[in-house]
Amino acid sequence: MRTRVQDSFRALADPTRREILVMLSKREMTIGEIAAEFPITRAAVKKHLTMLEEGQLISVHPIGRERINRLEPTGIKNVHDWMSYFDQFWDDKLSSLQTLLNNQ
Amino acid sequence: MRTRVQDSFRALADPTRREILVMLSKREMTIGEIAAEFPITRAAVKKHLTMLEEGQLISVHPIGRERINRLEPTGIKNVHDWMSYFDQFWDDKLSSLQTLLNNQ
DNA sequence: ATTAAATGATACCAAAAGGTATTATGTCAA
DNA sequence: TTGACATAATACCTTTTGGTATCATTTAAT
Repeated sequence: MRTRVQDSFRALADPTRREILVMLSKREMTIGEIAAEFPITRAAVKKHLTMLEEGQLISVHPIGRERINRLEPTGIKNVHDWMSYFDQFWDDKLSSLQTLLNNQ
Repeated sequence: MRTRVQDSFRALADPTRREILVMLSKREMTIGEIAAEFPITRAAVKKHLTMLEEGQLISVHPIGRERINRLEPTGIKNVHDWMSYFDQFWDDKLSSLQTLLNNQ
């Protein structure tokens, strides 16, 4: 099954891709600029960017011969929404753990 | 690199595992009970549960010959914390999109 | 004490992921 | 127009992942 949520979760499951997202949160970058920051080839970075785009975590904007990669909030919201269901659990559980620790 | 955050993200990247988490949010279950809900073998489910445990998304509690699988908030919090950095972006961006739509 | 039940462990397989190298394509600049 | 530059596309390789089948181990029940 390949839903939008699935593509977003899959894209976030790789540390290099998460690092790229942090970089793009500071400024828009081309593939070449991103690749310069990693010890892997441009081709490998391109694959990561494709997955990030499929997960709606970035959008890509061709300008001339360059392609500007931009952070896109949709994918993060996908994941955020799915996870929000569990907020009640870790909220309750961790706060009661906190209470437990405070009382010792 | 295999950090705790990485293990949590990796565990969430599979749809079967996410479904298991939803099931465990309703009640604690043994491996056998979980496996009965999926068209895959117990061995496959066991592997999923191992990854969920590594990602700190569940905890496992042996009782007699059974193993009770319980939802564990730590892993979800790991992911939540990592993602909270991006809240500013999708918060701003989506709210300005909302504003844009409202003004049309 | 035996047997059945619940799980663990291992070896194996196909497909997906993450990577490389190489070749092709489009675009800017002299 | 002819290079040089930025990216695309393809073929290929290795490791991880998701799955199976099989056998071993522990525990409950008769």
